Amino acid sequence: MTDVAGKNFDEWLANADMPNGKREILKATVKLFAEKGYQGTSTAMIAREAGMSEAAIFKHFKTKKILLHAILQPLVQQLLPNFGEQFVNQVKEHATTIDDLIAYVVHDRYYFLVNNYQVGIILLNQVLVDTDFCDELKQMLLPKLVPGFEQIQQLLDTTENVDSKLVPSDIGKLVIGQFMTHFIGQYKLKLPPEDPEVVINKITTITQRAIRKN
Amino acid sequence: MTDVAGKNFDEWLANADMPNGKREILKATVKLFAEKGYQGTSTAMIAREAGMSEAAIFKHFKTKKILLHAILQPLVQQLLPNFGEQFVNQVKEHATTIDDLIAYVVHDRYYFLVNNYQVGIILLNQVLVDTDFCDELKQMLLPKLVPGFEQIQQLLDTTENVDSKLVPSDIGKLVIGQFMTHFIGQYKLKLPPEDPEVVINKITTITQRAIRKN
DNA sequence: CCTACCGATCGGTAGG
DNA sequence: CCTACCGATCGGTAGG
Repeated sequence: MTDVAGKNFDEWLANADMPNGKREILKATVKLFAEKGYQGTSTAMIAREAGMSEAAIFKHFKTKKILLHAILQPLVQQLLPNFGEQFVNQVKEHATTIDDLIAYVVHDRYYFLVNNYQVGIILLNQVLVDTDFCDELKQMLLPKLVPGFEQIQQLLDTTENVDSKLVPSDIGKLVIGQFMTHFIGQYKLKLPPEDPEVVINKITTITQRAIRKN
Repeated sequence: MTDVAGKNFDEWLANADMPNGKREILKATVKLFAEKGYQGTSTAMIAREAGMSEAAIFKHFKTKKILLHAILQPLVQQLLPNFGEQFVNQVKEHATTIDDLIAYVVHDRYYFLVNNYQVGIILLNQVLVDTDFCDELKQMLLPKLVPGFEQIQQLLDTTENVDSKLVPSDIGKLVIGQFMTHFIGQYKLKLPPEDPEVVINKITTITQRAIRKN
């Protein structure tokens, strides 16, 4: 449980092979998209935030939409799949229990979202307002989720006292839902800050108890 | 458990005392805001959807922002507080157990969101992109939630085998999170339709088990 | 003088 | 990386 969350967006950005100007544009864009949304951000705002002209932005990114995809691509195509492999290996190699797996995933994804909450907010926002993006996202993520779900199902099948009505996607939705309310509460509604380890512990135990039969 | 969800937006709209044109504008606006977001919807789109001119819209609503508030106001100011009173009365009068309360609230709010999911999506969207709206929302909702939370805390204190680390807001976040993943999955990601009673049952039992001590 | 609306166009700004 | 612009569309308003 030492490898927390793998790569994050800032790290990916710092190490990516690109001109510094392009990097600054992406940094400014992530900040503004997460704060005001894609539609609520103008290229003029991005230019001001990045300290350059609008023309300089369109030099690197032909359209605003391409800029959006450049931000979401590393999240959707690299970071989630990396997790998928880690995840399957974690199950296969260590033959952990379902409770250990839940503890690992919650811990791992919590710190992943702490490091990538801006891009996560942008993703959620886009899901809410862009039908085409939803379709693309489904086509990209669903195949990647299948192996993980199969592993979870096997673990559920070989565990005592499991609620047989629950399928892996239910557990996924449960964890994602708790992350959404937590991070929206913290970063958007500015609710009183909570201690990370306490939050991780609560989400973990809640999820572990949720799968048990009465 | 017969009174499902009280008023919904369509019902409120149909019975509200206003010119028919104004009603049509609100109906069209809710549809488009829920589909494309506030920023992604132009007054021209609303006019086309409502079958009238843009000037007719501005006759009734001076600005697009006022149109947004006219939609969210009944949700935030009337519908949630109605629930708050119902909720406290449910606890006080019937002296229900915490499990009964969870079952009632999940059932009630599920059908509430089925009837009001469009306005709910608009609200969530606005939380993600509008900082000022978040502040207003907090100031309006937090005071309304306090009595309900106090009732829950009392029930938790007088119930056996309760996880003492959990506070009422944790339970609220847990339920809201499950609703968010469910309704976003159904209406935005277009995941395979699920049977309402099965979903209600899953969310209810998960929440009931989540509050128990190990 | 009211309502419910229209066709046309305003000053500014969007993405490019 | 800049100045100087474009076709179009934005939210909002004019007279009737």
